[in-house]
Amino acid sequence: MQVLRAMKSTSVSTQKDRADGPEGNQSGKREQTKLANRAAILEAGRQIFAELGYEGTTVRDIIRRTELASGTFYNYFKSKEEVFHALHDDGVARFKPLLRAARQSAGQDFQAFMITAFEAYFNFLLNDQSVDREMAAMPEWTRVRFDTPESLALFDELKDDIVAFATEFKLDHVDPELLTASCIGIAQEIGDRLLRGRIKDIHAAARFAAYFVLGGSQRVQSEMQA
Amino acid sequence: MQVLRAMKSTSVSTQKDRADGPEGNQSGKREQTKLANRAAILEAGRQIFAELGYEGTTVRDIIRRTELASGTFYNYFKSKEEVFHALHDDGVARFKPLLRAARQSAGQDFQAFMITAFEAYFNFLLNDQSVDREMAAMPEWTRVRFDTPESLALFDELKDDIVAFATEFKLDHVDPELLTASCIGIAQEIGDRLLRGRIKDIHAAARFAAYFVLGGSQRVQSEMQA
DNA sequence: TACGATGTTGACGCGCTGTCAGGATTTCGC
DNA sequence: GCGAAATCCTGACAGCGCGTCAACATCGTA
Repeated sequence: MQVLRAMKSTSVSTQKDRADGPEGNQSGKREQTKLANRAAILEAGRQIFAELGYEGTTVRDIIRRTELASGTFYNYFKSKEEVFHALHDDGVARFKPLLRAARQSAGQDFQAFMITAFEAYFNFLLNDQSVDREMAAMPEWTRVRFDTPESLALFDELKDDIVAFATEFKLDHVDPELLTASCIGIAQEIGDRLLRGRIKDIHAAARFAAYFVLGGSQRVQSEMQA
Repeated sequence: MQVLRAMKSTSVSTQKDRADGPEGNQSGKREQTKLANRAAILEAGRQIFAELGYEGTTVRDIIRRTELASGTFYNYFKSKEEVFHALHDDGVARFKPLLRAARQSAGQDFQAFMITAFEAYFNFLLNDQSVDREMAAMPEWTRVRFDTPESLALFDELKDDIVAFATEFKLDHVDPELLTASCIGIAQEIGDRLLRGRIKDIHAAARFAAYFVLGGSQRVQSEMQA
């Protein structure tokens, strides 16, 4: 049985990027069920991953929360990993505009940009219905991390910002690769602690991270050119 | 068939902490095979994890590289996860003295301590025959991260150092939790890039990280008290 | 030597995986 | 409309990993 009834669920991407001609043809019944099936699998996956964790869930668990037959799963995804990646990328796609907004609103004020960007990230982590969120909150020893092409693209975008910052402030002795890595590391580690409740105040955390990066870079610059 | 021939392999911990009476009795043949079996499983695990990745390996893969029967595995470990954790903790145990040595040699010079500590960590990552090393090098999208009690204990130890530093430098407006998180995040993220060859110069990376943390902390202090 | 304790073995039932032949549904040409 | 072709769904199936357990082997001990 195919799934066609409207998904009331959260806004997981339902439109797989297709090279539709102009006027994206979404009309055919075939197309509609395909979209609905994909969406159903993704939504089921999101739920199950949150309940059982990444390791704990099986393809069968996902498909069982669906009205589809087990074989149908493989028409849409190769494995649970691919489902997770799709969900993850979806989160990245939702975050990207937030980062752009931060960049927009800050203009040339890098300190403002940093604070806003960190805060946007932390808020996103805590509030967005992302797979990563629920799973990081699970009290496991073993955790999973994902570096999809989408994530990496986001990191590259961030790196551009950081390079611009380094140029503006004449930080010519500061390795951009190291600086970017540090920013990401800080964001991830603080974000993780926010998710686990070890840190509470988002705004304070964002300010901390921003000042830390700014001060750190400048110190590196002065030490390295000595 | 039990395994008793000497393990030529790397020094994976063979002694499981037992509450032996004084003069740890290691004599009985029974004890010896138990130790040897455990060691064999761990060594096999180390190899297989490096070859197949964490997700890719099964308990059967591990036990098959051994002369033991499948059921025997479960006399020693509950799952592949437990094997991995044992290997991981083993790495942590090998690293701990390096950190202590750094602390020792630096005396009250926190900058020296930071540089040495970061460098020790990076060197450890690149040179120690740890499970984590090989696996991080694998070009996967999906990766695994471990927070065993051992790791967390190490982090706590580090946090003490960091708090001492913060006290010494009168950084009373710098949240130790945030500061520790930042240090760990930086170390992990830079370490990751070192393992993947995106960053080459260990010493430069260590100096970068150290100056970054020092400068970052001081900047946070001055901004936060304003 | 004999007996209990302890550890090992490998077959077993269960569940998951990915596939595929058969069937159902939709699209398209007329 | 109608039939054929294309498309997709279905669920059973073979293969394999999982964790268990009764039978067996080995060791410690008196």
